[in-house]
Parts: sequence; structure tokens; C-alpha cells
Amino acid sequence: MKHMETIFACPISCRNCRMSSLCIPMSLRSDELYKLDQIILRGKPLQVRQSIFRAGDPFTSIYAVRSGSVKAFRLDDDGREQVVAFYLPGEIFGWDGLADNHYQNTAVALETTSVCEIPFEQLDHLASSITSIQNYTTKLMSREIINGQRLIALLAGNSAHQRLASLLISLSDRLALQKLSSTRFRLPMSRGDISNYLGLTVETVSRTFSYFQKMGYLRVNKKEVELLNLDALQEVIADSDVFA
Amino acid sequence: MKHMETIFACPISCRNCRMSSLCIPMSLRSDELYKLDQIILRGKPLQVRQSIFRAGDPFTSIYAVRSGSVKAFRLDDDGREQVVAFYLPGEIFGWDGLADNHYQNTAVALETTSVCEIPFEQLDHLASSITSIQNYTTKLMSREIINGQRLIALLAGNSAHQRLASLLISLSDRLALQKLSSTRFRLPMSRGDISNYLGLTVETVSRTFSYFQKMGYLRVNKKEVELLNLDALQEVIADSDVFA
DNA sequence: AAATCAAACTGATATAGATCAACTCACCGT
DNA sequence: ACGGTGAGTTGATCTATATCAGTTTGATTT
Repeated sequence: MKHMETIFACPISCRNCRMSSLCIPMSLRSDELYKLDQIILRGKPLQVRQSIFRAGDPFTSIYAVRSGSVKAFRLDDDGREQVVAFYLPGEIFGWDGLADNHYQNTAVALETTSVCEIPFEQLDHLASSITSIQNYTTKLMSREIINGQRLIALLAGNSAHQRLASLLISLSDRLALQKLSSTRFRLPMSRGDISNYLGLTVETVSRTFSYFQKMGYLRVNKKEVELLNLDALQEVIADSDVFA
Repeated sequence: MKHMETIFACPISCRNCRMSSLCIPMSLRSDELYKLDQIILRGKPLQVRQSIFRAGDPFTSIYAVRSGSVKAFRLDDDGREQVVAFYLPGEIFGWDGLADNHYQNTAVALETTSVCEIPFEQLDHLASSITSIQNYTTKLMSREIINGQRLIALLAGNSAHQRLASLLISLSDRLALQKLSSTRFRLPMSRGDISNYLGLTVETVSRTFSYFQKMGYLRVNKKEVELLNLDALQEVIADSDVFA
């Protein structure tokens, strides 16, 4: 109910989307954007824990976060969930479904979240005439590969302190892209999600937050964080304890 | 010198490549394959440690392993290398270069290795007329994303034993695709590469090999391994120690 | 064959982070 | 207002793996 006036006053489209500068539209001319806009589906906002797709579902679409945030996780052989990515506004997800036409991950809203659904078949059809779409989607997938590798490197070679500092800096940087405060923000995910994503326990994450706070690097209260010393956090990440 | 007769008697092409059933050609009709074959560059075999591309190099091509093997690694901020993938014959790598037209990783031969270089611009041009190429490359990238996420899950949630067992099973499965023995093979990478990739130390990897041997799961001598009990190794992977 | 060198293995010890346990706090339904 | 529930924090202990310190082996050079 609360958003109704928005919907009627100003139908959502890529043209008036605050995220368009981060999203596929950034690569398009006006006439091309029109065609893209036509194929995008924009449903009701999702509630917390509501899924966008589940592992095993047939692949139909990729998705862009318009507002809110999303976590993507695999279900391991033994049924445990493993978070593999968080997505913020302007970010696009769902590429894991392409390889065999079924999503490998489950994607769920971490808070009230709006996503744009981009049916892949139609996008692909558009891409055959608009080469910049083809190019851009390819680049997006490449970026997803790189982001995965960045996380692999983080998990394989870094301490708990480094892992959490990296996540905070990553979130900070991505919020900055949205022209939001990069120093004061609300973590959309629980401690459990963070610890799972970083390959740690909740206790360790909690203690590391406390440590960073004690050191004056940040202030934290539940999900609210204020980064007080970005440089110090950067240093935590950089300090390979080779010279500790 | 030793391979010269092969080269003269029978020029290398996708048609006579043992890996074609695993590689891009598998998706192509004969006339299409001809066009693909035309753009592929096949250089001399690479020696151990020779690089195919280095992080920062301008992106020009993707590569397929024809024989031998390749490791791909990131250079972390502080200059340490972090192995993010191993590639065996029939596998394709280099997608990380697409996002910003420069490779993010360095790829080096782990042994004497032949690769097919597929210039991306030309492949992309071909893809615009041959949709199965477009589809296939997209699927390959998606698979690369999934493989990365599989490794993330392995690193974030599994013990040393589980990690090594997973790698061994993965290698075994991929050798089987090549119609090679899935139980007796030579590890192309050093213990250092394995430990780096799995986020462990060489000592732990060594001890884990010894443990598996003691348990009768495998026989190992330096790089030669014989898997004696695949089921046991699978069980190591599956055993979330929830019920240990 | 002796000398050199790097990779791999093994043992002893240290430690980061897991595990186990208790407590606080905010929020929710009644 | 009141107990209940789940998320987060903190403390005490335990343990898997890192670290440190050799030793063994096999390949390479002389």
C-alpha cells in the first residue's frame, strides 16, 4: 500500500531507475534502452527470506537488484547451505543457471527487496541485434567469475580479521557506487550469513567486530556499522603476517 | 623434435583432436567447425612454468588445453600468488580477461603443455552468425562461475581431509571424461600448488596424503597416485562431522 | 660417485579459530 | 506487562591445522 503512489505516479522503468548507471542500461542508447525496458518484468517487492529462485528450478531469467539485497547460496551435498555471494542494488545475478538450464543456487531476499527480472531468452534475442548488450552481458559474467576468484583467494589465504575487513570494505565500495554513505550503513545480512560466507563461525565474526571496535576501526551495533578508519581496515587486509 | 612426424603427417585441427568431444567443437556442425578451425592458433608446446598469459596483459584470446595442464592464479595485493583453478585437456580458460580487457590471472603450464589459442574477437564474430557458438561460450562461462562457487563452498566449509579428497575426486572425474584412468594418474601440480589451491599448508597436504594411504584409500608416491577406494574418499567428502 | 638442491615427508609444538556454555537484549504474540 | 524466542555477544576450553625444525629422496651438476 505504502508505495502505491509511486507506482501510479511514475511507472518503474529503466529510465527512472536510480540504478541504471550501474546496470545493463549504462551500455545502451535511448532506442535500445526502450527495447530492453519492454522485456523486463518488475514484480511486487519481495519480503525477507522470500526466494527469487531455488537451486534446481529451471533457468528462465537473470535478475537485477533494484532495491534491497539478496544472498545466493549453494546447497551442499549434505544439505548445508553455503553462501557464495551477496548482491546489492545495481548488481545482477542468476548466471549460474545458464550452464545446464537449471539454477545451481538459491537466491533469497535479505530484506524487503525489489528485483527486475530479465527473461534470458528475450535478452539473448535482443543481444543478437544490439551488440552492446551481448558485450555487456559477457562482461558481467566475466566479472562474476573474477568476483568468485577474489573470494576464493580471500578464503584460501586470509585470517578471520582479514576476511571480515575485506567484506566490510567491499560493501563500503559498492555502497559508494550507489552514491550512498560508504562509512555508515546497515548490514543487510545476519551474523550467520556473514560467518557462513567468510568460512568462519558466528562467534568469531562477533569477536572480530568487537576487536575492530575496540581498536577504533569502526562502531558496530547489531546490523548498524560506522567505519571510522578505512585505512586501518585496508591495512588489516594488506598485512600479510609475513612481517608480523 | 620428437613430435615432428605427427605434425607433418597430420596437421593438428579440431577434427583430429582427441579433446574435440569436450571442447567447443562438440556443439558444432561440420561446416561450422571448419570456420572455427580456421581462427584457432596452435603454437609450439609450452615448457613447464611457461606462461600463457600474465595478470595485466591485454585480453586477446581464450585458450583450450590440448594436452598437459595449466594452473591459473591471482596475484594478491601483497604479491602472494593464489591458485584459483587447474585446467586439464579439453578445458577452456581465460574468461577472466573479458571484464576489463585485461587478464586478472596468470596462467602457466604445469608440465609440457599444448594449448589452442582462440582469438576472442574472431570467435565473437563467428558467434554472431553461429548461434551455437554463442550459446556454448555462454554456457562455458556459466560453468566457470559454478566451478568457482563449488571451490568457495569447499574452502569455506570443509576440513583438510575433505578438501584434498574433493580435489582428488574432481581430478579423477575429469580424467574419466578424457577416457583416461580415473584411478591411476600423475598429479600435474606440486604439493605447494595443491596446498595453495586448497587453502592449506604443504605439510597438511602431505600428512593428509599419508593418512589416506594409511587408511588404504589410495597409494601415493610423489606425484603418482592410485585411488584404491573411491567410495571411502566420497564418504570423507560427504561426512559433515555433524554426526562424527 | 660426490656434492648440491628442491620437493616431499615427518615429528614436536604453538595458535587461530572452533566448540561449548552462558548471558543479554530486542522483538513478538498473547 | 510478561514469558518466549532468536540473534548477538562474551568467556572458557579444545582441536585442527599452522609453524618450526629436521630428515629423506630423487634429480642435476660436477
